[in-house]
Amino acid sequence: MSNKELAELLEEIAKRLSVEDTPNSRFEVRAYEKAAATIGALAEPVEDVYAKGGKEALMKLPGIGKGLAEKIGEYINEGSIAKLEELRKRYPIDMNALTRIEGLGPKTAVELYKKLGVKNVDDLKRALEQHSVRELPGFGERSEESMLKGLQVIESSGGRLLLGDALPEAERIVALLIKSGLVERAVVAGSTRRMRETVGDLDVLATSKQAEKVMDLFASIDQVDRVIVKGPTKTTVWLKLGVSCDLRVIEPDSFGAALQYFTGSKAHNIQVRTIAVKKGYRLNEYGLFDRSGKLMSSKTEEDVYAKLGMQYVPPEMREARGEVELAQKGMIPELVELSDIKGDLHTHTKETDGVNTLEEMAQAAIDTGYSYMAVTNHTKSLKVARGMNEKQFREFFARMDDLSKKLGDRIELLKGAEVDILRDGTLDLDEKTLRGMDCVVASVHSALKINGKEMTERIVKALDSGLVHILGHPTGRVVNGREAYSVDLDKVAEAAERDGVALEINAFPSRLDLNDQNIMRVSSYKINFAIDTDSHNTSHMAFMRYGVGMARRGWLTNGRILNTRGAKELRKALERNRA
DNA sequence: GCCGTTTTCGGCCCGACTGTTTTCAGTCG
Repeated sequence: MSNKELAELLEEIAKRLSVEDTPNSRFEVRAYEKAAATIGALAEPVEDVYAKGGKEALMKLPGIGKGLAEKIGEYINEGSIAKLEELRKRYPIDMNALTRIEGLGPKTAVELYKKLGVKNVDDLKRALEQHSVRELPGFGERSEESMLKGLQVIESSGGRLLLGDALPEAERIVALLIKSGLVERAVVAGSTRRMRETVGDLDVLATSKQAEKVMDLFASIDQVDRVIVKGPTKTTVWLKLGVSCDLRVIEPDSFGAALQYFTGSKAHNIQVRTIAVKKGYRLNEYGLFDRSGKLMSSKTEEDVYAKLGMQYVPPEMREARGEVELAQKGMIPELVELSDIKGDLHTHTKETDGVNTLEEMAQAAIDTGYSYMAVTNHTKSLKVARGMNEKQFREFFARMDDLSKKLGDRIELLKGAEVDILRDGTLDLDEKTLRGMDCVVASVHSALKINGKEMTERIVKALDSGLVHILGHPTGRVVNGREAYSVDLDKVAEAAERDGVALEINAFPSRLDLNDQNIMRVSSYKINFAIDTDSHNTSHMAFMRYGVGMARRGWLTNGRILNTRGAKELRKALERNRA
């Protein structure tokens, strides 16, 4: 059982309740939705929370009271929730699958079941093909067409876009809008601005006095596959890239309120707007208004938050994970920034599976403005990457010395390796070779499917060797691909604290490992983090911003990040770790 | 079903767009 599974069940209850027309149901729906969001965003497995503190611990979570704590306990103990089973009996339909179709909500799903006996996506497909949906009262040809398109989308894409694909695409669209001269400002908003690891759709916000012209332009750009909805201030298109993109155009004076609104998250905005309501105000995308409807603030996000008695909340923190309370108390941490990063501690060259030469990588690091770069090629066991043995490392390091002499003080090159943690927890190079290195990243690349206890002991043993500086991609997950290997992160963090090992925040877009949830889970340990790109060619060095985004989503300050330190201080930290 | 510098009862975020309909419910973010 995972938090995600439980969150989906709670969402299903919400959807099924929303069909009921009892006076209280819409608020009950919100309660279940909120609880689902809380569980979905929880860093620690909810089972662990329950095992440690029982229902009382669950009730400390936002939006979870007595009733929901009991239902969560019921699910953990029994594997099912009676209330959900009851609701499922009323309408035996695959609610979550059906409502994944754009434009089809719980009420429509139930209507289709009552009138046509549609229970699942296959039934719906058949009904649409037989044109029986369009005959129903309240439905028509357009509804049929829209559902068919929704079905296609589900079948063709399914997955969410990686941040590393979403952000550049959104930035290209913003650039096109600005180039047109029709807009005054255009910015990326939504989950892309919040730097979520994956993005379900893109959001772009623009200010202009010629909204309709902007909409026409947007609907006609190359990236667009087709237009989904088009109104005077809001247009949604389906991009060839395989996601939808919303463009909202607003008056320049509303920019701050609108940006706050369209950045989200939904849960964060609900909390912020609730604060507004308590003060007798009203907050929407046009501004913050007082009781009499007088505009109080709208031009900048900072001002909107300030008028609500809050500190500015960085976009990456806006996930309703406690940041609203911190902002009210003026305790928002000063998050690490991309400009704080002084170097990269995990890179590869063509000697193993990289593309570029040592010289090219060094030049790219210089061009990025770094003070240092660790070159950390793979080790001999990793045959697919042509991993290097002890002798090959010695020869490579001699070349690094030559290059270092040539480069002088333009950059400091650190000798390193990404050494494999073998199945038994030993490292894939001899101790002498590892001791001779400036920066040892240790990673698991093989036997990923062993059980959690074995994997945890394996990693802990590697850290306890005293030879490791950084644990590379600590959970091994691949975004939209491979699940994390089974490992007890608390035990790993304990070992990292004991051994002075930094945990990596791997910035490679398909890794982002640790991710924000795991960062939050382990950040209470006295450990440092290293934000590394794992670059296999020079263009990968630009991935650093995604790693910084993850760190910011995990609320980290630059003091916790190893590679925000200058070269001298970094070297000291790396040496101390091996003392 | 949750929650409390209005409250242990009575509130609970807000607006755009669509389709099918003559005034709005459903969906979305």
